[in-house]
Amino acid sequence: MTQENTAAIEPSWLTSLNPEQYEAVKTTDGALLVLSGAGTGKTSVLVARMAYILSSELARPWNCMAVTFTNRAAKEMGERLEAMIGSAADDVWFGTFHKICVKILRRHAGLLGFESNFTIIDTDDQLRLIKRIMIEEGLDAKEHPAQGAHSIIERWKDKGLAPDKVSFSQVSEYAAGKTLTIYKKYQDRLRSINAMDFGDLLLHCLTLFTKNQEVLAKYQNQFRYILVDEYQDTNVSQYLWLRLLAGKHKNICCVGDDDQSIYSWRGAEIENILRFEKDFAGAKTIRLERNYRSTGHILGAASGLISHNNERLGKTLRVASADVGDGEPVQVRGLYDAKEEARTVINEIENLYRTGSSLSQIAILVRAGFQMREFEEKLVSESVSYRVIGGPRFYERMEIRDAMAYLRLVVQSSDDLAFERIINKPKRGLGDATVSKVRELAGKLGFSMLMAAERIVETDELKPKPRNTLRGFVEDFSRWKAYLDDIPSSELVAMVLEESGYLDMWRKDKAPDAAGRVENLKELVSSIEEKFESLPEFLEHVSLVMENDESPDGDKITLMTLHAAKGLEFDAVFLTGWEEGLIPHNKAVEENGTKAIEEERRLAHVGITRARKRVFISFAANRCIFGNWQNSLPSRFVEELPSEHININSASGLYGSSTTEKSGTWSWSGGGKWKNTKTQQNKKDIWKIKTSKGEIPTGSRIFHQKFGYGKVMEADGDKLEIAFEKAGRKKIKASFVEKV
DNA sequence: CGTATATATCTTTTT
DNA sequence: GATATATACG
Repeated sequence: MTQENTAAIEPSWLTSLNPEQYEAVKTTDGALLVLSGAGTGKTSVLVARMAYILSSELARPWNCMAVTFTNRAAKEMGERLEAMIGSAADDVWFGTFHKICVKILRRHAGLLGFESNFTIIDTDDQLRLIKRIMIEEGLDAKEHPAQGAHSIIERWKDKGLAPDKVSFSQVSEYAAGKTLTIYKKYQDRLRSINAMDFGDLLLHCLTLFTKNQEVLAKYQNQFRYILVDEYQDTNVSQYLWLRLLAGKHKNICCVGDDDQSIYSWRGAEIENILRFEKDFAGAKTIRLERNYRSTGHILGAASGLISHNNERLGKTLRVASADVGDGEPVQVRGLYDAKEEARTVINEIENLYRTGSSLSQIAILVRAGFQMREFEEKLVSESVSYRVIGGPRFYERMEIRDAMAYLRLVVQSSDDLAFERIINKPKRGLGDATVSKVRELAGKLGFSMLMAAERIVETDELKPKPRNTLRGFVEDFSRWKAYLDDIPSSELVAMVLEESGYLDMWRKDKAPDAAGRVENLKELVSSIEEKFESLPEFLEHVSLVMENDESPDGDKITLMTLHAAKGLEFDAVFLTGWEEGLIPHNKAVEENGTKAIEEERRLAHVGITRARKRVFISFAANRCIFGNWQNSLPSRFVEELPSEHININSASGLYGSSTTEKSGTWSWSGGGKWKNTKTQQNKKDIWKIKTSKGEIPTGSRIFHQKFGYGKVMEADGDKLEIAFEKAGRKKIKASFVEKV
């Protein structure tokens, strides 16, 4: 077969690739690392590679696996592949690590001592359980917060360490050295309630493979080609899992960028990607460095910054096409405080908008969530429409989690966590005393709490009042269970929420957000109606797909954290709060030293490389954090930007910054310094007066953090009745709203 | 058992 | 400054 022949029949998705991309697609045998810098067409390569493998019949669809970190990425890949090769794409194993593990675990749950309908619990439940165990171990919850033990256990799980694998040297001093005991008990308890946490999904899968050779062999034979996205974000567990699965055919292709590794605090090990060539014998590395996204100045600034890192494989982004040019230098601006930063950024955005930019192509990126408030306030007062990515998520809301607990208990009586969560919601008069007695009996009999409750109501253990209430509670559940296979799940859910009194609890609640919660519960019911056949299927979806895929409706600015921005791109990007202590973040540096600085630098690098045409970097001399004012210096990353790619544009004047090209050091002019405590105090007082003073007469237009704009209809002291434009009429304290 | 006040805590958060 | 928990009281 000659080159000409092949070329002649090659489809456009192959011929449109550049030489490196093409090579990455065609190198199908053995281990391959595709080091793909930001904006170098990584997804196209992944999809083209899969399409190539399938269309040249190297393997059947079910012999291929493509594993990602987000459902969004998996979905995009699947859709693009289907567009290329049609319905054959349906049988490829697409999904997140967790999703694929669940698929495997459900088939073999028995081998691990679980039932195949195990529940997947989230952080909230994990903490409850760990806390409970710590109390049983006689540890004071105040002295040893459950979070501490939780994060140690999580890290063990990330490293692929089951309790019996944790070596003595890894046992920390935390919780009086009892963390390993806690870990063991925690795992036992999870098994007894037939539940797994996120870490377990990988950990148990690993155990399954190592203890059952025939199961491992089955999957090793099945997966002839394995594709991994965002390899720099894998943890040890995931790495071991991949190695096992690729053990037979050894065709594993990992795509990633060491310069975009920003999740070490979640257990990701950048070493995995740095070590790739040693881990997989005969591995090949292909670098994608042609950037199709940004201008020369933006790439120059990003490259210059990231070159300060030592722990990296090294690659240099360059503009893919000569037509792009250098564009505008990166704008750097020092401001007085966060208010002025917000004002300046939004002014700049208004300029862009006037010169024809679309708002949807503009993003404001922050390091930490608290920075968002300032921008939101300003955006609202200027009536610029915006959306926040990564805000509070639908399934994490209290009312949704409560509703889910009801459903979990209907599906699985053994779910004690769900039982404890809703036993007294709404208030039934079943408090700690009753719950303890049920829990005690459950422990004694080895029953679930719901089963123990069924028993205890037949005894005189409880006083008549709680006994009867509990009997009603138990009967409710057996009634709902009986309906499980008979009526559509959305109807059952509606029935449970209604009959349990949970919905009524919120309907009667006078709190301003109660109405919204009722709405959310209704939305929950209708989303089940639309999308899901069975209740268990729905429960699994919720635990695995925590994201809310907001449709990008309307022309809006995007506001989000740097972490949330990874993988996205915009024409113009505003990188805010570039101050020492914020980026690099103090807390990160305290915990992890130099390693953290490098990760923070990568975070900054991710931020810059989101932009196609324009980057604005800003920093403020003064910032109010947790209620007190702090003054700070510009981030070291500002100084690390190569001067030929940036343009320092600080307002010359009282509060601006000045820089000397020669020395390259920054200093604040007099007015920017706030060393004097008296001045700080004054500043605070002024702020207080401003917020408490505002008298709001009826008829005025106001703004509320949660409900948006509204009109004051009636005033009763500090309580206002407000007709919101979107959220309806609500009674709100005057201090919660702002006059506009 | 439920409610009202006090106090600690506050980085990021793909699943 | 705002929020979620822990304690004291009714």
